[in-house]
Amino acid sequence: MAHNHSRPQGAHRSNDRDSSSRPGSRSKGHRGFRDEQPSKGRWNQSERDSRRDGGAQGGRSGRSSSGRPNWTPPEERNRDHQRGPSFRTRGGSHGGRDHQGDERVHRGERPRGFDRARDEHNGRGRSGAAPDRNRRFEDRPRRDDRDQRSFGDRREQGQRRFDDRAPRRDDRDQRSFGDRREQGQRRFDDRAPRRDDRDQRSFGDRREQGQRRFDDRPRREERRSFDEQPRRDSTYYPSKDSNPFQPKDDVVLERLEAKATSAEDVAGISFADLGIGDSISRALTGMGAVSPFPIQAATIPDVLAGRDVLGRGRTGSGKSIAFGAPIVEMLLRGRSERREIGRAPRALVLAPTRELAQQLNHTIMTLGREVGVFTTVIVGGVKQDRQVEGLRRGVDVVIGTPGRIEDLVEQRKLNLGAVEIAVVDEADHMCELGFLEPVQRILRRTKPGSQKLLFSATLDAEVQTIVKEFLPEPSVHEVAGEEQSTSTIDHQILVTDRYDKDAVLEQIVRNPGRIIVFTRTRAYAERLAEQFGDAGIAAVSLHGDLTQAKRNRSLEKLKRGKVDVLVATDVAARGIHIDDIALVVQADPPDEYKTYMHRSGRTGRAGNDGRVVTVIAPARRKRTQQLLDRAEIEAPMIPVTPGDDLLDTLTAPPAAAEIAEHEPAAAGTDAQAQPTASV
DNA sequence: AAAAAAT
Repeated sequence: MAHNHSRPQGAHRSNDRDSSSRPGSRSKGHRGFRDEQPSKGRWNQSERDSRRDGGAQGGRSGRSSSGRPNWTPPEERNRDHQRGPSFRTRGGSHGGRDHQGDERVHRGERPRGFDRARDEHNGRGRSGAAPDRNRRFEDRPRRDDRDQRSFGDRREQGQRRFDDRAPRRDDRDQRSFGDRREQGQRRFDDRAPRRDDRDQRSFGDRREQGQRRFDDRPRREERRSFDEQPRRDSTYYPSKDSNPFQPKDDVVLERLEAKATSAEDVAGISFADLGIGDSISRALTGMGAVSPFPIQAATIPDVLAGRDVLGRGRTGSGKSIAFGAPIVEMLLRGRSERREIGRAPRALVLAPTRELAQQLNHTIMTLGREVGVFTTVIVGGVKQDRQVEGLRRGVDVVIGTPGRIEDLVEQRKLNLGAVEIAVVDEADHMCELGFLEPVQRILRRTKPGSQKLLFSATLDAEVQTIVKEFLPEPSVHEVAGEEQSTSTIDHQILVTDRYDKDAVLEQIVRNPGRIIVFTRTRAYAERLAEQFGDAGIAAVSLHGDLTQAKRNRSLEKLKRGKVDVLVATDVAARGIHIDDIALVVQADPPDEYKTYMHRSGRTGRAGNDGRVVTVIAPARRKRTQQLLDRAEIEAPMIPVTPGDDLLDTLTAPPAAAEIAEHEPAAAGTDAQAQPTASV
């Protein structure tokens, strides 16, 4: 209701005065501009509701009032899965990171059985010639079909996944890593700096560029020597090509070669089948995870087997449970009789933001308490006393952010020496400059030889530094068919003059429904939230300049429906789950396509439609198109000016015609892709 | 530019 105040326009703003005194601000679209027409007043709740009902979707059901709409743990809502994957998958050839979406599950493309997974690990780089992979760039057909495909093509071809590159054979279950490599499959350490030209490169190309081939030597040795190779880090700024405005970081890195598991592979499987005990299974059911999602079915057995695991799945594909449940199970199995006071934690989970750490703690705590496995959050921004007290009493799992964890370790208040399983969530992000070193130092404090798990929706070669040091023989998993084409998220790029931007944004957030607005800077987030508030739209901000208490409060207000608009920096881009976000607005376009994907992933969850609009200036069109290409997202560029009707219907359900057109296809896809969509 | 410790 906060947002319902409807105030007569213009009555409250000090700049009304300004607008009258300064011609410049009278133009339509100016922030201070106040249209005379009374009709453009704010929608009040009933107006919104009626308008929306007319639209079909029926209101923001679920959310508001109750405070806790059908909450399901963040990433675990199934439905998200449904949507699919992105197209991205660039057929393999791209490096993809792809992902995009983090959240969805994918469709059923042909997955490879997840049991094959195990076999795969056992494989070892073997030597032997590799026919195809030796091809040189010049030799290969300039562009094979895959390079030329457009999104549409891809779709028609039934989504190509990276593994399509290899001959699909029935015996694929027997392939070992080595086999795959020979077929030109990429491994994460094969990564080469890839940029927009990635679609044109083949594996062979890469190798010719000095990348070593894995079959030249045993795998471990290969890894070691690879270090000696000149290699670019993500932070390496290539001198050529770079448009000063082009973020150098936004390079598409190699996708990690992984075993893909699809929904159909896991049909009929239960958590118990995967090795999760009854108590934990019941807890999972209680949180809405009735049966395992693909990423869970794929990684849980390996985690329970003590293997190091790399897991990639869209947000909402169930990654937190994919590592949370087996961690609890493992701790339970290896637990000593008594839970000693002050016992050192045996599991550690690292996350990039405090909010995400808290969310993960909520999930793991819920699973753990059923069986007496205790967790605690160790994050900055709050007094350490309570955290230290918790540690003193003894916990089994520590979940937190790097800074405070390291701080407590140095104070000798936290001993990581007994950590047997360490998880790095949003791993690719945690391997970026600024995060990497603390993460490395922390992991080095864990028990030697301890198990390591890396998860992210955009897991890519950026994690190689960590992998090389801490995950000797990892098993790599991903969910099949997470192509962008199957996403239920609608993307639009709104092109507007810079001077009209704030007015456009204000008009956008007047739409009914929960909206998250992303900005590049804290100051802009703050300013926009204030502007919206001045305009009578209840909005809160979330960024690093706020106290942790305020951050928590803002997030809570949005979750509980106290406000419908959250203006945040990228602190909220990853991992955070909030039900029913109708629209994600990018007030500033992201510099990296991965950021685009993570921000977008805040909506379109749980099988709902979602929309993402990115506001850009005309001059940014080209760069934005490049970013979309990297993400393999198709989005129309629409010129807009304040007052355009389009801006008033961004959270409205799709037009009837559109629904009719999409319904059948969507249903088919879902059925196939989501056997687990139960929940 | 943002995030991540606290003082």
